[in-house]
Amino acid sequence: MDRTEVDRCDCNVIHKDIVDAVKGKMPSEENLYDLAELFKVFGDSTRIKILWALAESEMCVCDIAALLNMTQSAISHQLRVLKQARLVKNRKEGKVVYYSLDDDHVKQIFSQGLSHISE
Amino acid sequence: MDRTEVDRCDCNVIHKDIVDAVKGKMPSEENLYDLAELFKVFGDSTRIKILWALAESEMCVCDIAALLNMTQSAISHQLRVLKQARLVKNRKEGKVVYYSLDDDHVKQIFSQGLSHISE
DNA sequence: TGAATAATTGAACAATTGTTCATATATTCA
DNA sequence: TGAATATATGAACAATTGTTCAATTATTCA
Repeated sequence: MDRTEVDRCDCNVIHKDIVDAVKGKMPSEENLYDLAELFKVFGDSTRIKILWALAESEMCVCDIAALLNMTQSAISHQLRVLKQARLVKNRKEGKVVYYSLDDDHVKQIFSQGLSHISE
Repeated sequence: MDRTEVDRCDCNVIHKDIVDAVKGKMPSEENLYDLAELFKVFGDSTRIKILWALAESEMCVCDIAALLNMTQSAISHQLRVLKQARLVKNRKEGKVVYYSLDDDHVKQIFSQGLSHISE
């Protein structure tokens, strides 16, 4: 590891080569941060439900609100988060805004997650 | 949708069949909650870094701390979270506790996440 | 135009989270 | 045994988060 950092225990000396090798293989700080930000979006059951619903069918805001038995406002706030993460897209038809999935990976990420849970 | 719930806009009437169909296909409330809890664990860059490091090599607590330039305590707290989520396991060798990945899906979930980010 | 509808937005609030600090536990070895 | 080391833990703190409420915007249609 960098000589600018303090060795905090003997392991750091003994395992120096292993730690150095791992450090060399780690993705960039930025990529790891973005990855965490993405999973943070999946880490809320309201958003998970919205994504799951949209995986079945395009829906408007008030339909999602009715489906999840929550307020339109709460759903709208969460749809904003999902859109910023480029996980959903929308189209406007008169007063009504229809949302749908904007990513092929969502279903696959869900599938891996479910596999882990049901182990 | 349930007649016990209030229709909050005309869409709920117009789209009734679609919403009903989606409702019928949704996984259980419990599964969706567990899925969100799992992704919540992935939704922190410290934990992402730890998982990524362990995907390369088994490591002890103080090595991870040195690698990420964080305190031993902070790492230990996060390893606890990861262990509760059954994402890492550990073995003790004297004073030293070695942690490693405990799940085959981690790398695949990462891979899907990265695909989305680099779109 | 003006009332009604669908959606968005911003502020506020409680609840949750990640780190730090101090302390406790477990193990080695002189 | 007692000092040193590696890890774990609990309390406390600031920071972040999700929902609610009230108000605003955009659109339809009578």
